[in-house]
Amino acid sequence: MSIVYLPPHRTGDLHYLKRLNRSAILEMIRQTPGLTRADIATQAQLTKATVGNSVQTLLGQGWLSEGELHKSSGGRPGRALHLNDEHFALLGAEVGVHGLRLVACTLSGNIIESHHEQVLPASPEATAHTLAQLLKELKARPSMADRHCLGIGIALPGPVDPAAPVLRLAPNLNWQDVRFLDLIRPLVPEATSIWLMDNEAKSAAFGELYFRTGNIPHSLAYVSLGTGIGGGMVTDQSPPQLSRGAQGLAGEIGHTVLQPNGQYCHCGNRGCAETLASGWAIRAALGIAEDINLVDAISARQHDEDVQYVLRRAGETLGILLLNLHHTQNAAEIVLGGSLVQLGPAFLAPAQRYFAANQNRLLGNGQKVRLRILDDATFVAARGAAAQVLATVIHGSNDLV
Amino acid sequence: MSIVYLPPHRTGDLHYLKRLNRSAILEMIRQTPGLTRADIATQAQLTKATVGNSVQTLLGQGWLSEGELHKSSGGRPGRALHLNDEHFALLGAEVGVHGLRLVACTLSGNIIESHHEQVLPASPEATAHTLAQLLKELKARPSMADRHCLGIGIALPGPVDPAAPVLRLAPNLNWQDVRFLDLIRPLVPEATSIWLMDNEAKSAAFGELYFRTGNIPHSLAYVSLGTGIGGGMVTDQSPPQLSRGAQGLAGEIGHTVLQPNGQYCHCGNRGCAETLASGWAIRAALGIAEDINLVDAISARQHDEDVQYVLRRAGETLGILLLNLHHTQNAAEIVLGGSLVQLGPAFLAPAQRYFAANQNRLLGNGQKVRLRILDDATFVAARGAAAQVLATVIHGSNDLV
DNA sequence: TGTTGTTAGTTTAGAAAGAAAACTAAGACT
DNA sequence: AGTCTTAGTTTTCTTTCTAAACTAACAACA
Repeated sequence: MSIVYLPPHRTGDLHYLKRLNRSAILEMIRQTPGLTRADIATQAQLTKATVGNSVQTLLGQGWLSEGELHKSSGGRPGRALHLNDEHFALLGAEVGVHGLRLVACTLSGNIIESHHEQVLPASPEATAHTLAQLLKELKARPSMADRHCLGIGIALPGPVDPAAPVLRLAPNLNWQDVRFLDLIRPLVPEATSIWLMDNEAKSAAFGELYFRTGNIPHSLAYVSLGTGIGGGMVTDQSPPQLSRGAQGLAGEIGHTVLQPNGQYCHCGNRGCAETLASGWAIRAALGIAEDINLVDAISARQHDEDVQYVLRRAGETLGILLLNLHHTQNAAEIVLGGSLVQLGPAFLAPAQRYFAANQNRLLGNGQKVRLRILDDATFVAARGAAAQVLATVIHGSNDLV
Repeated sequence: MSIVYLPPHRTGDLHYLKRLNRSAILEMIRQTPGLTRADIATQAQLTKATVGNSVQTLLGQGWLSEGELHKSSGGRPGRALHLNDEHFALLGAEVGVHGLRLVACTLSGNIIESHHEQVLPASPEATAHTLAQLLKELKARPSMADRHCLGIGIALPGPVDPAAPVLRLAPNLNWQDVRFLDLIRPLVPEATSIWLMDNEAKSAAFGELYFRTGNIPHSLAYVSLGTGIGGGMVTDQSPPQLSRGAQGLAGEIGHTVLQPNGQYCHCGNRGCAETLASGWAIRAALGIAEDINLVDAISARQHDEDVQYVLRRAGETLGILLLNLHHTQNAAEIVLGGSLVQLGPAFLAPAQRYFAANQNRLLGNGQKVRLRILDDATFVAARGAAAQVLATVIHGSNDLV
């Protein structure tokens, strides 16, 4: 892993300061659409002059648009400021075991175009080729014609060192140490300023927090329930930061051990959560072959005793896993996604029950952490990767376009 | 919990910029003693003029001192800059089940004075009274006479909401929702600018990272092995940030569940790590009464089969706990402290073995996370609380001094 | 309908910070 | 001693933000 030591403390010049204030203003409007220049000046402790200046620039660059007038309370009404959802586009993609998912979305995170291509796992090179082709097609759609593409984010199913950047491992694709961006960048000739890749659950976690507006939770953990179990957590910094850990293993909760002398996991250790509560574990327990769609197979046998039992046990284990995550990272909100959410209450209800019953053991009846289950997690990771592109542009060190 | 939503993005004026650069310069010298003005200008991307200006101020304020000349490489030799360890003092205290611990230390973290007072658990008010008295005595020692005291940090044995600030719970002291600073502040009349309190393991974690110089690890987790099991983690931000979570429960790894239908924990749940690997658990397994010192009792019976077995089992569980922490937060270094480190290899070796054997399962033979066991953890938390005071001064929003 | 009060946003003048470049200081090498 | 090189300071200039005056737009009310 490349980042091993603490990054140096930040210094800045006047240009940096201007950049800082400009992104802060943009960020405020992003989080709270409809703010006026005066609101921003008050909240950000900047003068109206400074705010007015920056807003003018941001309007000119296509980041913001002016909206309706606020209601007057006895004075000149302020003009609402919003993100300009017409000018830019963000691209996001997810490489998964079951296919490639692509989205194009606006600054607010609204999906303009999306595509899900079912492909079998292939080599990194072949996958890059296919994805490049699909990206080109997506960019060629009419709705994308007048938009400036800020960059492309790619979510991958395994631990990623985003500094290198390299995908360290993707057991389900049988990939190892893949520099995916190096493979795909040359295949998409039109220059896009930003390319990034990250772990799928981390991208998803980031997007779920970052594209929220209004009262944005302090932190958010995303648990990705698929063939394996991944996790990502966004911490309470501003801008939000993904916790990655020293080797990119933060959030690898599928390999936390819950049964010391349990079954062997593909990682070589025994009793990992993945041997008890993952798609892989459920398949193994019910003897469902790999080439059969798990969700379909289960819904066909859903009233089967065995199926109910296996799902309940897996769900209970998931509950423990969530509680352990709660007592380790204590996110303000936990979001469950991944293909296994389609298994429904037979799997998820036991987890919810266990978590609800035990999450407040220590503090008594305080505020509860919300456990949210996504209805449709299809494009969550791809959209999250797009969110990371936006965050990189807004909070990065380059000027905004 | 008071902080529930994302903090607003930071803006700043010219004064803020100056403050930012000045703390960055101070922080650089703190992390790498002996830097010259020219080194700083190069690394921080500031001009020599700006650096020279700030350094002059910092020298004048007593933060820095000039040291020896560097070796010349064919030009004028630069002058080494160090923290001035004579001018300021930091105070730290820990309220524990077995007594009160106090330290006074320099900006570099060197302990000037310390005191360990064995007292039985008492009410918050009585404890505040005793601690205030001891603090006054510590401040009155001759070595403290010419020092300006920057503030006092207090480490407490339970989850703390540092924003309020309130100690939510300390099961071993039988305290709940205690605003300890409100109790002790009026009893120490001499105005100290900064008062803060935090969880004991978090303070310890912070201090272990913050008072390091040279190659500072990217992140650090501290596991406090005592009557219960606490944890704290410092993340890879600059300045380093403690992860607290939405309710201050981040790091409460003693209540992660490792045995779904295991023994009941004092928290009410079953199979918590604390029921398997804590001082409490070892006592219970060996039938050692609460009023007997655990470490003494064990060392008296250390060749006993039962004792060996219980310690080995507890150690194995600790190993799992550490691995789970590794796969959740992935700190660059894990430090073990607390009174139980004195139990030695009979307890700790199984944990080390399990962790070493399994920590690289996912990534293969990469860089290893270091597992460090403290020889003497007596003043670690108190010193860490002092470190937090320093960090608050350096990185806080007020001007230095 | 005009006058007054209030708040939003802009313009202008001024202060403060860092950058750039010239300058002085101090050592190594010839 | 003279030259080269690097450290650190001083001076001048540019950039950014602030402060305060100004214009704009609306409500309330006579």
